[in-house]
Amino acid sequence: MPAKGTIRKNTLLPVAVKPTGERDPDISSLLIVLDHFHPIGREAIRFIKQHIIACTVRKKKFILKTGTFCHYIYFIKKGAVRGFIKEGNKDITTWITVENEMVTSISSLDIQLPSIENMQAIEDCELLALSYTDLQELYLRSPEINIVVRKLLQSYYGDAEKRAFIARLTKADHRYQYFQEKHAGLINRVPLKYIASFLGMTLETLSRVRKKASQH
Amino acid sequence: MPAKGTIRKNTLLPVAVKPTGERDPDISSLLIVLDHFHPIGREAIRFIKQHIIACTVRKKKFILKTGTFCHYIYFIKKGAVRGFIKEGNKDITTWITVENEMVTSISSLDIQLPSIENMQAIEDCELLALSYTDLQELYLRSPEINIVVRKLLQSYYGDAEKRAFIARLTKADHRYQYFQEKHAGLINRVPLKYIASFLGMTLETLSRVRKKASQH
DNA sequence: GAGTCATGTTGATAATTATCAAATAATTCT
DNA sequence: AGAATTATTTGATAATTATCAACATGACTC
Repeated sequence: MPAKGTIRKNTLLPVAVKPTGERDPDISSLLIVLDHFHPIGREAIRFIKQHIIACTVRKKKFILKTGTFCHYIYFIKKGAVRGFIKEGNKDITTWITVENEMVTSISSLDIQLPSIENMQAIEDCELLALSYTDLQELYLRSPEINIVVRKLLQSYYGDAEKRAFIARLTKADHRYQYFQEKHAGLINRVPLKYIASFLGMTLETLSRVRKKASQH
Repeated sequence: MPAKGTIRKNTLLPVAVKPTGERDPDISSLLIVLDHFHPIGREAIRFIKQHIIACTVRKKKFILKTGTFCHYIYFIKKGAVRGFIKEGNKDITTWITVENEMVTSISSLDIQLPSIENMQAIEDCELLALSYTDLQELYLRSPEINIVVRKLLQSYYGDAEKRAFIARLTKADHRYQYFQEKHAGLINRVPLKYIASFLGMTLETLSRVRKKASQH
């Protein structure tokens, strides 16, 4: 147990996000994804390798809570994460993200604002975390990272638009049908309660919609 | 009338988007907005002045249609624009944007993909259009533009997230209340049918929700 | 391996919202 | 100004979905 006054490393990581302590974590999947958006230089790769922190989070644990600050951008190496906001006594799941994608609180990226949303692991996860401080440094050292992130944001903006669209479909069965088409991989993986919440309907309604869809 | 074979300038602009022909349009409002995200160099400003096209669009005319390609990024100097997708015989309005903001089809920005959404003027508008070709050139000449656009996208991504959230509120009156808080300026400006569509409810439901809200 | 907890299904009923129809009000056009 | 659109409101009814309750199922714990 650390003595009083001991400084914990990576102190800005939420308690549920546990650094593995690996010195040289495997970041190949991250590099493949980034490179797909825009080529990255050796210098940037070296910097990322040096500063990225491999972590694990257990299922159901929080990666970010409403009202707190997000200090990291995370790459999901393995597992699944959801974002949600509390509305009264129920959750509104705004996104569900799986391996090989990035998650963070956009509102925290440049100007540090407290997050309005929660981020929760919905499976045991392996994450790679890069602090915003290191990211800012990286922008300065390797300006091509601005291009990478610009393209990444373009892509994520498109995803957010799709989420905004699907939620505006007025009928529950249309929303589920659209979800089936666009997120086939999630259907037999993510608990239905999260999918129901993502689709703006109750678990019961989703259950009935699914039954009807399977019968026909 | 142009003779057969005459080449129309700015030929990629949709027909409803009419260049004014101004040689030196006032782009001060655009520069203020860009600068608010990140300082821009003199060279970039000169380039923008030289290549930007001042245009007008009449109310109800289309700036982009589903399935076509978007070749420009537009800054709204004056007026209001909405984005919407056809779903069966009804529109789903996914965003409403007014002066001093940018609009484009994000999916077209780098890789040219046909747009899934329509963009329509909901008031007579004055626009400033920069072609993607010129924007690509600008990225190369003035790399700080990558930073500007990155920050701009961060901000717009945050907006898209909010739109995805509001649409998931299960009750119509909650959605309207939230809209009132966040988009007060639009309520006495934009026709209710677009607001209803944006809020994922019928015009009649919105009318009743408004009545109830005003009574209490 | 029994018990507990989380997940998912089904049914009955109530609340919400969409649809259809008609009437007003406001705006645009000529 | 008057006609023609367009926008908004209101009412009656039908369709959809939420809520509450009970039950089934599977996973995880001790």
